[in-house]
Parts: sequence; C-alpha cells; structure tokens
Amino acid sequence: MRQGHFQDQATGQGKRARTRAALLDATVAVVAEKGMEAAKISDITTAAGLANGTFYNHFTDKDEILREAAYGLGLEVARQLDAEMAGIDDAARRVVTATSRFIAILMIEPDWAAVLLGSADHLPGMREEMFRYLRGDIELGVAQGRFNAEVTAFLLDQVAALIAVAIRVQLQEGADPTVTRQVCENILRLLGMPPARARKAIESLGPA
Amino acid sequence: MRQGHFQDQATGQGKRARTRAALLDATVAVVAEKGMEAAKISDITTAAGLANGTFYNHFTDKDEILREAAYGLGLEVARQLDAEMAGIDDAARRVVTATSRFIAILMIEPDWAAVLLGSADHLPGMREEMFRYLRGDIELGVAQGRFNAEVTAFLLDQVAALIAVAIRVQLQEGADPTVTRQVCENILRLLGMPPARARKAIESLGPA
DNA sequence: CCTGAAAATGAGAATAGTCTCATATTTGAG
DNA sequence: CTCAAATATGAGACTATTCTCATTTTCAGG
Repeated sequence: MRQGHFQDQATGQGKRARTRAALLDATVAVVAEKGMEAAKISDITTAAGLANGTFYNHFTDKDEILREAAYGLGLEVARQLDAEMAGIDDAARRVVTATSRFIAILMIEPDWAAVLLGSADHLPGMREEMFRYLRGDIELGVAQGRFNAEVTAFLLDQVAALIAVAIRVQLQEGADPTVTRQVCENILRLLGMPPARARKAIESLGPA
Repeated sequence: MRQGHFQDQATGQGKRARTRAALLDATVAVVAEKGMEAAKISDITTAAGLANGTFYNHFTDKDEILREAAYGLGLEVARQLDAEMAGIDDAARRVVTATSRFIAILMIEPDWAAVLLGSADHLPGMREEMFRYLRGDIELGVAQGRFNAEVTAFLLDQVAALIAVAIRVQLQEGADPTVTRQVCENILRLLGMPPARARKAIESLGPA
C-alpha cells in the first residue's frame, strides 16, 4: 500500500502514532474498495499489515476509526481549499472555484471521496462543518445581488446533493471536466442566477 | 402490524401468496425502521409473525426480497402517478406535478420511502425505470422551449438527487409543503427556467 | 548492549446472523 | 370430512466477525 495521508503526518512521531496512522490509512483504502458498511475490522488490520488485536489497542470500534478518518481527511481538504480560495471576492466565482477544486482534490485522491461521502451521510457534525464554507459564500452572493435565493438548511442540502452526485459519477466513470462544469452551472442556476449568467460565470473554468 | 400493500394485493389468493406478501410487507417495515443494510432476515420473519425458516420457503436471500419489495412499491407508485398525470400537457407543470405528487405519496406511506430511496441507490434497474418518466417530461419541456438544458444521464441524476433530498428531509422532520414547493422550484431552475418563471410555475401547488 | 515499559500478537471465546432439514401443522380439493 | 400435498416450524449446524488477553516482541533511555 502506498503511504497515505495519515502516515505522512505521523512520520517522525512515536510508534503509537505511526501504527495509528497506518490503521487510518488502511481504513481509507478499505472503505474506498468495499464501502463503509462492508468494511470489516479484519480487513483494516490486514490492509495495514498488522494483527487483528492491534486494532483494539488504538480504537474501540469501527465507528470511532471511521469518524477519525473522515475528520482527518476533511481537515486536510479544508486546508487545501482555504489556500486556493484566498483572494477571490466574487461570490459566483467563489462557489464555482470551491466546487470545482473540491471535486478536483477528490479526483486526485479518489479513496478520500468514499470516506467523505459516507461520513457526510452518517455524521451530522461532518455535514455541518462542510456547510459552513458553502453557506458563507452563498450568503455573500445574496448580499452582492448575484444570487436570488433564500439561504436555508434545505438549500444547502440541495447544493450538497448536486456536488455529491458529481463526485459519485466521476468516481464511477472517471474524472470528466464536463461533469464538473455542468454541476457548477447547475448550482448557480439553483442559486437563482439566470441561465445565461450562469453559463458566463463558469467560463473561468476554461473553454468547454 | 397494519396490513400492508402486498397483503392487500394478496387477499383472496392462496396461502403461499399470502405468506409471501406478509414477508414483503414486513420487509418494508423493517427497512423503514433500521435501513436496508441493517435489516436482518430474522427481523423480517419476526415482524411478519412467522418462523425463521419460513423465509427460505419463499426467497433465497435478502437481496431477492429487497428487490421484489422495491419493485412492487415502485409499480404501485407509478400506477398512482400515471393516473394523476393524465391530461397535463405543459412540461413545467408535468414536472412539478410528478415531483410533488411523488413526494406526497411517500409522505402518506413513509415506509415506502426508505425502500425506494435505498433501491434507487443500489439497484440500477430501478433507477432507470424511475428515470423514464422524468426524461420524457424534461425532453418535452425542451421541445416546448420551456426548459433550457441538455438532457443527459447526469442531468437526470442531478434532478433525482434534489428529489431524494426533499424526501429525506421530510422523512426526518415531517411533511412540509414549503420543502416540496422549494424542490420543485429548484428543479425548474436547474432545467433552465429563469427564476421568475420558475416561481410562477409552482403556483399551481397553491399559495405559499 | 541491557532492561523495563509500551506495543503487537494471534489463538480462541463470545456473539451474531444465515441457512438446513426432519418434523408438525395446515390447507383445500374431492 | 378426509387425506395427500403444501406449507410452516424452530432447533441447531454453520459461517462470519468482533473482541479479549496471556504471551511475545519491539523500543528507547541508560
């Protein structure tokens, strides 16, 4: 197994932290391959090259390691996104950039996608965390007069669902810039931009 | 347990059909309560008031009964929808009616929702079936010049995702006409109607 | 090197669910 | 009402997975 994100972070730390990281990376790989429900603890320890019992030296159950893995990946994605978003002022552009870069990151690390999609479904806290960014940009757009929508929890759920579909499709059928452009355009339409404007706003993603 | 859809259908038929129906209804109830993955065969037989072994007189495994239950409910929902859609010609109105009535049916039979949502995720055939209707109405709208969108599989996935979210939210938080209006409006926006027109088109659902 | 503390090990006990089958019960056609 | 066929039963064999813990191995500071 290629060295994963958690092991990268743990190099130089004590043995405990390194084994823990190996388990977290193995979890990501196993979840990507078999899905969250079907991932067995023995799959994880096997993938990590450790004995079964070792799992219980570090985590109490599957839920705990899943939560930690999702949280760690979420943190890393947020870190990368934050860097790329700095200095973009127009709300439409912020939404388009955040969406397309988010998808791009998950296409580089497809294993992360399964964990994050699964955790968004099952861990309410994770969901809220992801929404904080989105909500801010959408509210900005409403204030700027670029969007025409009431910013409710339901609207955020709807936007998130569109993004989730775009990720699932590209996980199955391979990265496809057309899909990413399309979902960005659809989100802008949802947020109340007229179709012509929405089309215009996604041109920053490069020529079709 | 209240008599379910499958038992209604099987009254007057032979014992075999009636027991089968009891198992299918029990499956719907159990899936609604615990979810598809967590539903055990013993949960189903217990809910049906039958012995464990009886299951295997009628189905070979859990997947088979889940497929049959989803298919049966899908058929019934399609039957009800078909009746309500007859004679509506305007595509925007067709989409709004289909969406809102679909949601309304699942709010009357919330147990059905869990089965249909789950099966849409896991059974590709079911998904295609549901999409046939949707695709027809969207293509009609494009032909009528009411919609402005390219009708791709991805677009259908996006629309379906919006509807799925609206159902999930109302399953959790109770039926809420505002949510249904909102999802209809969002779908029309997604399909390329300008925001003002989309608002106009959902007025057929009654005053806000 | 030593050496004690920390960590890993893996055999097997515990738990959970599926599936079989010899037997008991029910059904409905005659 | 009778009885052979159809159906239901549920104990327990089987399979799969989790979780424990006495033992072994590794590690890092002296």
